[in-house]
Amino acid sequence: MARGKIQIKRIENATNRQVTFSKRRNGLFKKAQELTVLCDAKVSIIMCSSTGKVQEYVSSSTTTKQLLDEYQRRLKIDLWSSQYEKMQKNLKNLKEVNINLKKEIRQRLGESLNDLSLKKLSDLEQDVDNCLRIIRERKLRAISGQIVTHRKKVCFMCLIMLKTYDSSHSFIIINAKEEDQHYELVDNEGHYDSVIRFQNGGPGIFALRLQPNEALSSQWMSIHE
Amino acid sequence: MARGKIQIKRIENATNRQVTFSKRRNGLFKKAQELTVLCDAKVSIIMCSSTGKVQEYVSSSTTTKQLLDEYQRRLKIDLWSSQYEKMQKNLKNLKEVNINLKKEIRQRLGESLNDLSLKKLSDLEQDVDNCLRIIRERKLRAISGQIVTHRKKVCFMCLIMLKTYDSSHSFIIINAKEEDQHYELVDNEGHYDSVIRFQNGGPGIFALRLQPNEALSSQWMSIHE
DNA sequence: AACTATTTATAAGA
DNA sequence: TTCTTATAAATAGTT
Repeated sequence: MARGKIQIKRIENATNRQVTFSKRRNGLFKKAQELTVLCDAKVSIIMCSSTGKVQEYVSSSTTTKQLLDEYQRRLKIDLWSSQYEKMQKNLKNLKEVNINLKKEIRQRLGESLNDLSLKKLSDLEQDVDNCLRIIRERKLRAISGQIVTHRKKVCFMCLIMLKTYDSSHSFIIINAKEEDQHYELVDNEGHYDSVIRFQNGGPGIFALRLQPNEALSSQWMSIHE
Repeated sequence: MARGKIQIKRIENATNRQVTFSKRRNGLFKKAQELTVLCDAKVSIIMCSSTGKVQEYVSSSTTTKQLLDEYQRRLKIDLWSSQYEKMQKNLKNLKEVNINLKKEIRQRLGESLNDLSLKKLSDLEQDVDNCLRIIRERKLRAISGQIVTHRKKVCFMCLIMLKTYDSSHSFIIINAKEEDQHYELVDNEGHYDSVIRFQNGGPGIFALRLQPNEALSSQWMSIHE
């Protein structure tokens, strides 16, 4: 527009283009500013140059966000509704996953078993059973405070040898099979003291105390007790 | 700028202001267009006049939304995050809950137990043990094909009475305490046949078969077998 | 909306 | 990048 007319087409010389961009950007912003003041208008200009730089102008009476909000409000459009929808979809998915996870937990808590097939029930049982062993093994390790390097399960029920039955004392004296490496831990109603004693106390002599009246008891105890 | 210089301040005459707005808006859009072509840039102009009308220009190579998205991306800002804050919070919460649920499941699978205290480990054990009982009970019901209306746990270990020890047959013959309503199911290594027989076969006479050599066995069997 | 005198923007050069 | 300046373009006030 000076020192010669130019064609409005891409400036091939990169330096020239950059210089022109800079000059005209300033001109545009100045014009926008004048328009803002003269006409009491609100203007937002956002531009990305070919080099990727971002420049913006916004009338001093407002902000880019405010103006864009007003723009969308007045035109009754929502440029980001799709984003919003995506988010909602995401939310919905997460909720579903959540419900399924909770269901799985409930099933592992023994609830909501009604809709399981016998096969699934069996699988779940195996699974939970296995888990219980792992937890107990871990607990044993925690209790004994030592790292047991090989798998060691203590089985009271299955690997005992009946030694003596002393009815007068209501004791069954049993002897854990010491030489067997494959111990199995059977449900002991949470009374692990005896287990500890077994591990520490050596030769695995235990007694089942029978109640005087009923000759019945669920309590295992060490013979050393 | 022609026929006399003007002060850059609000034009008080409404008509004048509107005319100037119109002229300068066109000028601004033309400049934006020239900038777009000459400098290979992307420009978005949004303006709201004082009368509330909305006008916009956007370079033909893009859209207002695209350019605004790029603008936010490049400046690493999110103008509308506050709008979706609740949703994002929700999303974040759900994700956290999900992670915790998954962790709980892993722990119930016997994984990720390292960070649990002994107390928590014990609680978890109790919990999983209880669950196993419930599942097994449910499985029993499913197998027998009948709905057991009251809670019924069968305890072999804890409520047995030693009747006879027949060493020649390697059998311990035991008698389940029939009158006791509170049965307890002890880990039976998955051999439920005997349990079923117990339920069907009546008077709860069982035997622990001892292996000939070792006088040891993990297998419970009905005396009717 | 068109005209045009004048101001403003800016292309090319330094 | 900034300054200069001749010239193109924009536009204020008028019609």
